[in-house]
Amino acid sequence: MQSFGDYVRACRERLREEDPRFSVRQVAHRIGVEPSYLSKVERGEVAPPSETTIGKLADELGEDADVLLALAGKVSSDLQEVIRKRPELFAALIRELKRMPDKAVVQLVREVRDGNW
Amino acid sequence: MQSFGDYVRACRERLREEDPRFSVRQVAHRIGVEPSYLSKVERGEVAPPSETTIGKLADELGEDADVLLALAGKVSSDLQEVIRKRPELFAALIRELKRMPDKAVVQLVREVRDGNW
DNA sequence: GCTTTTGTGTACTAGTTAGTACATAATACA
DNA sequence: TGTATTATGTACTAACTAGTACACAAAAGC
Repeated sequence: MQSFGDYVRACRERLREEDPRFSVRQVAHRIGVEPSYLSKVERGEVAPPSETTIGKLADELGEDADVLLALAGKVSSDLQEVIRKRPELFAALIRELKRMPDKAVVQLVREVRDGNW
Repeated sequence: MQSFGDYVRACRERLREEDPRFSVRQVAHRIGVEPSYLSKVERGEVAPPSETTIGKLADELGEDADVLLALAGKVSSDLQEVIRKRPELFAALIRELKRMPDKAVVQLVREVRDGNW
């Protein structure tokens, strides 16, 4: 599967085709990190950044922060908070979701979103 | 809400009423940590242990590891893996779940478990 | 052609995590 | 009553996280 770094680099390069302000250096400067660090992150030389930095990066690139966080193997603290509030319930939900086939999860999400479950 | 430490201590003390082998010392020894460390964990003097140690503790106390992990403010790497595989879908599901009232979540979990959604 | 901007290599680090090691005082038990 | 076991206080730490700081060679732009 696509790594965090590859995904970020692809997004940034795509934006750069229309706007030269999306260089490693300038994006790094806008999100508040060193250019060499962002370069290493994009090439997967170091682990993905902190949740805070991923948030700024998502914002800057116009991407969904939850998607970037997931690619980084993290779960947003928002979600962690939701889970932490009802441990047993989520333990049950998680166990079911782990067993469910892909198609079932897709359908579940859709139905929850549409409110017809 | 009940903290991780309080919960663990309550579980352990309950077991201890019927079996003196559930002292801080002996439990600590069986899960492979120092007694002083487990003591501090139970009293909330230090942050909850690593996922690995929480797993052993759950096992030892006959508790659900996902519940203990949730109380520790963590999400199991199992769940993280599930989420990482379908980032956008889970982003959507999470956003809905954040808005749902308690009763709705309870019902959703039950219906998912029973397979009638 | 030269100045500016670029991406990346190398070297370093403050703060955090997840504990250990040992001492000591209270408690249980035989 | 003495010995064993207990919980906890104090002091320390290896490894990891999430970066910084700066130098340098290549490429772009005017």
